[in-house]
Amino acid sequence: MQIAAAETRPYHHGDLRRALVEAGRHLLEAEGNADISLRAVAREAGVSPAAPYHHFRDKSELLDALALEGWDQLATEMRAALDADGAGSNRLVTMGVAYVNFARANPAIYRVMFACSLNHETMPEKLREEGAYKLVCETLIESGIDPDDEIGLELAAAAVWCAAHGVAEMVSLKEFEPLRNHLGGEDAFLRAIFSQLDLFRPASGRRVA
Amino acid sequence: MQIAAAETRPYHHGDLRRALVEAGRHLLEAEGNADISLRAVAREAGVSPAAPYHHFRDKSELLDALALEGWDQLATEMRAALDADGAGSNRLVTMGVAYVNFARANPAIYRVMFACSLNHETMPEKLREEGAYKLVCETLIESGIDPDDEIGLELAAAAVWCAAHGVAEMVSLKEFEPLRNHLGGEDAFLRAIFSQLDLFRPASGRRVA
DNA sequence: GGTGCATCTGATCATTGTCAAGATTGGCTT
DNA sequence: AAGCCAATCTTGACAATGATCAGATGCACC
Repeated sequence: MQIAAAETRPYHHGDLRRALVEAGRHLLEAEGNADISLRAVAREAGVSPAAPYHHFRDKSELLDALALEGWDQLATEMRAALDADGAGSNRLVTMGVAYVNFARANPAIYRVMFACSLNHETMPEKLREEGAYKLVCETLIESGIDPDDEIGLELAAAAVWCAAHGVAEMVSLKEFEPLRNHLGGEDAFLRAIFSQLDLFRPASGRRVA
Repeated sequence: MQIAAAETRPYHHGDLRRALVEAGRHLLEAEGNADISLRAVAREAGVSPAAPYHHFRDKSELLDALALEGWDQLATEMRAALDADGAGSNRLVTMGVAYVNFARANPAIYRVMFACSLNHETMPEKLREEGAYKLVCETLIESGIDPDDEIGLELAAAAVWCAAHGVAEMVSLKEFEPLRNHLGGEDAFLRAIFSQLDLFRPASGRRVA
């Protein structure tokens, strides 16, 4: 299974850090489990169990790197969904569905993303500058939220993100089979759920409290 | 630190199963960490590391027991919040705030509750019969959802639960300090978030899709 | 060509989940 | 009341893991 068991395997791996991150993502995707073992990652990369410690202080630092890639990919997929979106549909819902679909497609990575942000307050801050959070704000403004009301925007973004995260986790934990079947497929089910939430509906006068 | 280091400690502990569960809850509450070690639980209960295996097949089965107690406590607190609720306020919001407050007050237990339900589909089923889910449905009906529309009710309950769970996790992971300060405290912040979601508002004609 | 230093290995330690054997004892049979 | 059975608990062990440390190795720079 060693993905990087290169031909002659020189003593100094070219870019072990990168190789470790890719091996980690490989393992996360292969077995849906988020409980990656550092030694397993090293094994997959074809190095000794102690090698990673020259590139990451901790196991959690490796997970952080994996999480960052996940956040990037999530933002990319959300943007793609918005770009491919027809003009008629509710863009907030489209974005929410893309968010949840990412979590469903990459459950282990999604879990790592949140398990890591738990320890590091800095990473969500970076998210705020560029990436998914920015996308959420833009789409909120575009759908009628007053861009000058900073508090209102922040509150709305928080609510939207909370809802999306909740749906993502619940949907990957519970079955919801009756609903899914009755509504005809995954996307319809997700759209229905999101449509229950006011922020995902066409704008109408909103209040902060 | 041994809580159950009783006086003479007879060879046969009276009810070790119960003692283990309480030791586990003790540990979960003490250190906010959900990564409880089975051996630590045994240590806290004053027995050998292998003793728990006569009462639980697995470590995960011990966690399941802890999770079940958590679900019970959650339902109790939600019910208490509803009972103590003034007539004027939005009862759905009150319930949601109680839900999130439980998660904030017992982060480790809350995490165990969801980590376990991941492996055992049976537990959520029991939840559906009695407990928090039932409470949600009742409050939804009482707040205007058509009780005869089974699908609509189920969908609404799913949406409410997803939102509450999302808020609970996000709020215990991120800071939200500006919002919290600006809105004046934790409860006001939570009520504001929930008020952004349509289902937590006074009923008006709702649609399923 | 030689040397410094980042990189990698091997060995090692503490901890963990889990299991197989034995010790202990409460309770049922007669 | 004597004795045995089975449930309970302990001891000891094994493999795997996260982490550290002393050396081996070899790239880059002088």
